[in-house]
Amino acid sequence: MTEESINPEVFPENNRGDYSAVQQVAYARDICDARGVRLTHIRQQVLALLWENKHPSGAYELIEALELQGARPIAPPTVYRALDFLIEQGFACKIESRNAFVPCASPERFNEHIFLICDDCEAWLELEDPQLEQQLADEATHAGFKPSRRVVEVLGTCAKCLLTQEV
Amino acid sequence: MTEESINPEVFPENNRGDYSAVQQVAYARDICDARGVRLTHIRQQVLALLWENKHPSGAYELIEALELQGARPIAPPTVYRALDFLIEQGFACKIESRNAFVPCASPERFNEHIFLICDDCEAWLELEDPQLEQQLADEATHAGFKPSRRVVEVLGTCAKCLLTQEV
DNA sequence: AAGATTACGTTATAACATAACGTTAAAACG
DNA sequence: CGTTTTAACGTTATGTTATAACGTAATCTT
Repeated sequence: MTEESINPEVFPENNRGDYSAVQQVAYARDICDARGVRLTHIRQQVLALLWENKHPSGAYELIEALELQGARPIAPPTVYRALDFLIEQGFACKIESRNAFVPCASPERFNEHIFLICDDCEAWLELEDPQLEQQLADEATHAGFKPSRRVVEVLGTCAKCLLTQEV
Repeated sequence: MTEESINPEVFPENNRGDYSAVQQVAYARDICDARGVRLTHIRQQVLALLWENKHPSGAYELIEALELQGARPIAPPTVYRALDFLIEQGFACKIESRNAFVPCASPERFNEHIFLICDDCEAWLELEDPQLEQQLADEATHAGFKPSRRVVEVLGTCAKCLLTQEV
């Protein structure tokens, strides 16, 4: 445990977005320790970048940012492998409709996210809705289908941008 | 109206998947006529291919198929433009988690689809669920968000493949 | 310390998508 | 009916996203 460690209990539910990238990485580190998996340097860097960016990050955007930090050329597989790990562990999600990646506020729950993504400012919001989850699961069951992953993305305009563009 | 035209009323609700690609194209032609838009040759070809394929079609897969049909080289923009049209008109949808395209059984309703996609055999199923739609809309409204498009995709294993792989 | 495993570096290339611009074909209009 | 306008398409080039394959280094296991 490090000085920056954060007790998971401390996070108000669904509100981890209020913490800094550094804190988020520390939180992830604790979980990884507990799970016996390795949050290596590059994985930390990528996770921190995801939290720092206020919009979904493209893989090549992450590469550029990493190169600025380290002054060494970073090849795509490096960053895609880090992303794969972060997604497996629930620390990140891919926004399929954007081919971009966001950090994930609830690494305990896999695939139970709804994302609202603003077409205008690229802001995104992560929601959970157990009822909607249940309903999707029911739909699947009814079709004899065994779900492994769900993608639920709502694209549109966020509250802030609606105010601005009101004509 | 052509011989192959199909009266929309004839389709049992949500069951148009039972008709042939040719019939689907004829149906789309009628709708396009009514809407005053043009279902050109290449658009028809692409729509027919989408219906013929039993899995989501990649754009480059469509290109290859078109080249086999016409013996002329087809460049990507040609097929992407046709797909854009079909999507605009509700005759096709993009499966974002696959970067692939499927024909759409209910061109009247935009963005109100749920897709179940089998990881194993690539079969897909298109569903509608007004209640789930409503719930998603409510979530968005609650966040002050104005949705324009929804992506709901459930990945997993279909009933058929579950039987086969049961170990 | 030796062997096994996991992560990473590196090169190359595959797969997906669009910009830009010229040409053809169809629709609209007087 | 021919001219204008617009929509669709052809073509070339290029941009963007993602992965295969293979070697090296670091870490874990015993």
